[in-house]
Amino acid sequence: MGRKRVTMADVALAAGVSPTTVSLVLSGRGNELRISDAVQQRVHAVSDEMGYRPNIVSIGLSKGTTRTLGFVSDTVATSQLAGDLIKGALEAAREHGYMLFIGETEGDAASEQQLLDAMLDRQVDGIILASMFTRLRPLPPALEDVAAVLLNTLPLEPTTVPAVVPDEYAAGRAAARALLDAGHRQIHLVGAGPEAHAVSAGTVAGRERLSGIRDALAEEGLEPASGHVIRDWLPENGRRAVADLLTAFPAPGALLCFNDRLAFGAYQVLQEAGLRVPDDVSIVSFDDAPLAEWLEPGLSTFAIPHEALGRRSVELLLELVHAGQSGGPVGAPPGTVHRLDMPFLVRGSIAAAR
Amino acid sequence: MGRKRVTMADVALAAGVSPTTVSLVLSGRGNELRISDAVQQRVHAVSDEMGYRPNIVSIGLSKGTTRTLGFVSDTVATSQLAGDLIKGALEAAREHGYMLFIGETEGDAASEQQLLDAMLDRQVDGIILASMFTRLRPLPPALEDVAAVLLNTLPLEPTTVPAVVPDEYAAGRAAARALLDAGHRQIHLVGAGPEAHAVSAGTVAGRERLSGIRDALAEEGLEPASGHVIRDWLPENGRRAVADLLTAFPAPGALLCFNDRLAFGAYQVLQEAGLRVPDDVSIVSFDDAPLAEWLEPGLSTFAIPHEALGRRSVELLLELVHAGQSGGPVGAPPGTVHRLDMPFLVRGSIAAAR
DNA sequence: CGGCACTGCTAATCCGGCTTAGCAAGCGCT
DNA sequence: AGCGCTTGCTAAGCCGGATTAGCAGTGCCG
Repeated sequence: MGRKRVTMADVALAAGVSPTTVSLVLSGRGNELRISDAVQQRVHAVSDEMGYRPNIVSIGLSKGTTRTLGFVSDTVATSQLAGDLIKGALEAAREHGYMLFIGETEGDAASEQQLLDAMLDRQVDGIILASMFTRLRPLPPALEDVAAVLLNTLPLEPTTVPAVVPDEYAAGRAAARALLDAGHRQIHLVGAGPEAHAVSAGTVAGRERLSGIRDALAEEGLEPASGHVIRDWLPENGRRAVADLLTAFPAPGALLCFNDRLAFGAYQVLQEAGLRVPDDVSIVSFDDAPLAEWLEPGLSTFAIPHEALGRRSVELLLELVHAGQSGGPVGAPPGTVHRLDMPFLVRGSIAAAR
Repeated sequence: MGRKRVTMADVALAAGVSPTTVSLVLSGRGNELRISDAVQQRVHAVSDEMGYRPNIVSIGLSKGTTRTLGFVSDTVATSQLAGDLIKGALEAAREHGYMLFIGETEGDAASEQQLLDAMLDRQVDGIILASMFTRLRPLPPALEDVAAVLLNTLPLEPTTVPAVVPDEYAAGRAAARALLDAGHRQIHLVGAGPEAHAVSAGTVAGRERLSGIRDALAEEGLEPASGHVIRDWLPENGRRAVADLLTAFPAPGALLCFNDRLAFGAYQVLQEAGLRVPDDVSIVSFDDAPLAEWLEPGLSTFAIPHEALGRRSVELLLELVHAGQSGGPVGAPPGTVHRLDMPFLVRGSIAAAR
């Protein structure tokens, strides 16, 4: 510990040339600036032998770019579902030679400001502002001076900052479609509905899923057979809702649960009531929590494409960064909302209607 | 986007003093270097008004310290359980004014080397090398030149680098103790055992849990009633193991599962077999996955203290960093292994033996 | 045989802050 | 008047690399 790093000056000394020459050779401008092949080879050899690595901090100081991005989320890093969000971002960043600062605000505006400042102080090239669950939020003013992308978040007011979100509406449509295709006509919602906009406040995902579901049903001239607005989508609330449902509809043919934890609660209550999945009750859900795979039978669910979301947000951000540095063009117009497909994982929880 | 940052020179110009003076005043050395109160106040006022923030990159260049740490893991960021590991690290870092680079190696040595280099190139002050599950590993040579801490990982050979791990042995003892105290004498192991060292290779946690369990039983003159070595601790394997168990022991009084996913499999099979938790079968487990809380009845389990592990590793690392910078002393001797308590979360899965 | 272009390399400057040495003005003392 | 001390501030150099202007040496040409 504490052994000194090899600097360009060290290499220059060992190779018997000036630091300028080393810089030119290693940056590939040797031919352009007419450094002889002999010297170029010597510099490369000495540099490799000494294990020279350029100090990115120094480059950051003079060029103003650090090959570093900031990833600020409310609680995304700690969420059960969303580790893959970071994983996708991390991978995409590394593929482009960038590193990621990660920060969590816990939803606190002061923390957020502090975190953004800390990242800006470290000269990050761009910032991803992420949320654990899709939501609307105002854009912090600190983001005006830097390339930025919203992840799993939509801006409260129109802005030039692009956003990346899952396509919840399409998933809602497809979920209803899957049950309709299996011949179900009586579809009960667990978590929201049955009327339009009957969703607990603040959940963009719920609203869009419901909207997609209702539109798909409407195309067949149908309405949801029933629905329950639930504030927190937890197993115990799913249990309660489905228990209630069974008193009114002792044999519901199909359940559309607004997430996997609710579906888990449904499984528990159905099993206790002697109803079998999928023979008696078909179930479709959203999120693809790990749980979904562990249930018996496996739960068919629309996955939030966390890894793809993280990856895409980094790629968009890097596009912005490079465009900003070179003055070049950006692919999509400013403020574009990118909606990513939610893959349908078909497991054993759907059967044909009887 | 692109508005220029305020530099110290800007502040100096606006305040009508030299950059040196601004530096002295803002670093608190104004009195020491005899800057008049009037000038000091003016500098502070102008600096605040202009929203000046020092460029940490620049400081990093001259002082060699960036107030930044690296967090390199195999797959910890994406693991279901271990988001809290990062959360604890993130919080502790922020409390000390440090930021964290996060990187994932996916267990690949080349990726790891690349990631460590990328962090070292960015002049991190220290590095945490973490693992998703407790394991033994050799120390990469790149860590010799920098302050480092192992997290959830033990060095293969003696080293000066400290490590932070959960105290699995103590948890194993306490788990057995909890069942013994409830009067159980026939304790079946799901996931390992019954003999000493009967654990699938490479899992330090399993070995230490088993060791603690066997020691606690031995103190009462007991041995595990049965055991199953299981390679992957997944629900389906838990189901299979407990189904097998029930053919040999139709009424097992107590199950000690080596993690919560195995316990989940046990719940499923027991319920199908008409056995009730905890009235017919008591269950204790390890990990405190979110699942444990959602089961009916709730699963009593020993939590991996992820947040505390992350937090402690950062605190240890900062101790090393500061000791290295000031030449000062470190709390614990080099190479100390810090074992953190695994809290016992008592839910509804234990009843008195009949 | 002087002027010019070309070759091959280096000195100097900058990025933004920290650090150390040192300068000018004012004052008291002998 | 001359010396030294204190007060209040600044110039200059450094960290490690990128960039640009420019400097010797050589060969060619008129």
